[in-house]
Amino acid sequence: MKSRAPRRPVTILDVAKTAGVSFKTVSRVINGEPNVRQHMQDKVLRAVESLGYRPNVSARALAGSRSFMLALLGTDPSVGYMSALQAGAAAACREAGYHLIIEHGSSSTGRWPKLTKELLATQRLDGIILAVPAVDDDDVLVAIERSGIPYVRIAPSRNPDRSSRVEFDEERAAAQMTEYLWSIGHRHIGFVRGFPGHAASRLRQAGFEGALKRLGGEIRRSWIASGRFSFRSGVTAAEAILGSHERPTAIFASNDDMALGVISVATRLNLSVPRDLSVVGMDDLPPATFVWPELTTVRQPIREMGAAAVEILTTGHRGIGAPVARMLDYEIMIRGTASPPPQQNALPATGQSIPRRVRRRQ
Amino acid sequence: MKSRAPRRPVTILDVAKTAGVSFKTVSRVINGEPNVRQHMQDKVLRAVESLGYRPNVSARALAGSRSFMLALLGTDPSVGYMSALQAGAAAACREAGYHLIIEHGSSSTGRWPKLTKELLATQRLDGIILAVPAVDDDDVLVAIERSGIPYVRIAPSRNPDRSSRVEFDEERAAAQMTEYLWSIGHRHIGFVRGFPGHAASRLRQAGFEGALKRLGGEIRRSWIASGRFSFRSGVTAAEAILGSHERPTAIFASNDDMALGVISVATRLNLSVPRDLSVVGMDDLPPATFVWPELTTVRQPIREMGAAAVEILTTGHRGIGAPVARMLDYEIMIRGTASPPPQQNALPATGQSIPRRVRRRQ
DNA sequence: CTGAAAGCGCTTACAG
DNA sequence: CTGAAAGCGCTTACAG
Repeated sequence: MKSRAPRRPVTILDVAKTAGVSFKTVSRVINGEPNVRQHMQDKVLRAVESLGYRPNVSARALAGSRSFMLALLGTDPSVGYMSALQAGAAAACREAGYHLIIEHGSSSTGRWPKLTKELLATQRLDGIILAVPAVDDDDVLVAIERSGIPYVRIAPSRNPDRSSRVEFDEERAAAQMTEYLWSIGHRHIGFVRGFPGHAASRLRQAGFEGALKRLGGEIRRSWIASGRFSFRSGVTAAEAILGSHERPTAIFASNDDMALGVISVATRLNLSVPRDLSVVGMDDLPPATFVWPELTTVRQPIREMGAAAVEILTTGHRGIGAPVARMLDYEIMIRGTASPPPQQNALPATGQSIPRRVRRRQ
Repeated sequence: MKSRAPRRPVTILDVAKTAGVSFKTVSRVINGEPNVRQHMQDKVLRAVESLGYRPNVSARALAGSRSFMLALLGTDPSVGYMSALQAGAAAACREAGYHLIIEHGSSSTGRWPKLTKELLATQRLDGIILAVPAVDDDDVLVAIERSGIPYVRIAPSRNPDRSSRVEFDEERAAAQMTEYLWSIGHRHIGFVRGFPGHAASRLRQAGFEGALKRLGGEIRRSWIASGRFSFRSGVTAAEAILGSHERPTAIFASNDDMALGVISVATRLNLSVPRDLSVVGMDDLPPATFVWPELTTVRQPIREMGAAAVEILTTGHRGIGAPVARMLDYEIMIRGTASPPPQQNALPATGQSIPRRVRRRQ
């Protein structure tokens, strides 16, 4: 930089001059419109690069039919969930030249339709990303559909094809965690259910029970307790499960917060984790490191889901047309809260080594 | 609404026609410029109200020198801190017709200057809000100052008058929490320090020690341990404090995450909280409810601080000119993890009632 | 396949 | 104290 004068930002006109084309051609290239010869496109791209051109979002929004503004609506089901979702979405937005408006909202589910309508009235949005609980609120869906704005649901409970969606295979992930516990010797495994009505709750339980059935294990009702994805509900659930005469050697809580509740009860009962009781969770959000040893859990691809939702809304047909579905990876995070059960009352330990990390790609 | 056709949004021209003034006058009123007669102003305001007019942000940004875009830079010092700060800032932004860009960033402190410069280069911002650790990074401050964009620091460590700032009285809050422990009978109180270098760490410790001195209590070095605001560091600190021959009857951890670490160690040592050991924290973020009974702590006005920062940047001189300082309220949240010590080895219980909540306004 | 014209909804100087 | 003109940086039809 030679001058210290406030640089005038480079505009489409500068790019056009440098590339030796009309500014309209530049606009076409920027917007990925068809009907531009390769030759011209190259020239434009080179000029964009050398000038460091970035289109002015305000001008595009004002002139065009797009606002380059996306909204994310939802509330934390687990501590840190929305933060992660948002981090992924925000990064993808910046990449694509979009801005993200965030509506963390209260958990009082009844307010979502009102909030959505207000947002729709005051902001011109190019797309909406829906997470729990808004994702399952029919009034919210209807309001958005009436507005005609494309939207993507994160892990919806019902009507999968009603809109584009992003999810991961909660059932297989839960099944695989169950298989892991089985593989290290557990035959008596308890389970803590999630928030009633959330798709995740149903799917995770189905994964757990399905795996146990396939493996020939026992599903004991007194070892399955209800929770609400909160620490406190994990406490209550653990008290129920560990209060029974016969207790399991492992408990699979269907999220991290509840797993921490289980561990807290175990500790209070003088059960050392994992020596006396293995405890595993699901999510791998910050609370997973709120215990020592750290929690063995399933890493849910939350950031990636946020990014994928943005991609659907900003590329190709931008969420218009046939719904798109994206299924993302998860990962079993083997850490410190699960180990072989105290008495090997099941299979003798095999020579089979336990991988440090079990990965699954799809 | 009579028609189902897509409503054309109401513009400044519509307001002008309805109010019977020129659109320029409307613009003046909207922007709070001087030199508009009360009479005209009323007419305009009435028209704005009845039409539900909302100025088009893109048009304002394009035509004017403002972008109506603010950025918030920082990383969680405690789980949920940035979420709360952001929630407060986002709400205030929406109120004021601004948008908020969030840069949660990694905690790897070295990346902040680069990130800031990139943001400055690609976005035209009207203001920047700095939280830890960016708030104490001199390279970040220099880069922003060079750009001329106004900024507000949240709880800065040094050079208070270098910029506008928002804070709360960490020292008095910590002192008051100490006084509370004293008031219910504790005379042997341990303390866990926060992240080295954060202003909050120093101030909270100063508050603790100052209060104890004023009350004539003993500050025992072996009961003061270092932490880093993380759960894990709380564990280590508690092991040091509770491992000593004589242990305190209460431990004041200078944030919630560390308080949880302390509680976890206490439980492992078969110390019931609060029966055998009282534990209190500071922040009142979501982890405060990750224990049962819930944590007695200081409610830091984090959301309010986010909102206050936005106000400084969007009203009056919009952060330009002499730095502004805002000092916000805190609140002592008396919950379940602190109770009188097991043996009243100090003052006899007085008839003095303990208020459910101690408030302090300033 | 490429370009010249009009306009998006405001604000910024500049007149009066 | 109030208004008419020009322009912000793009996209949208519309020509060729």
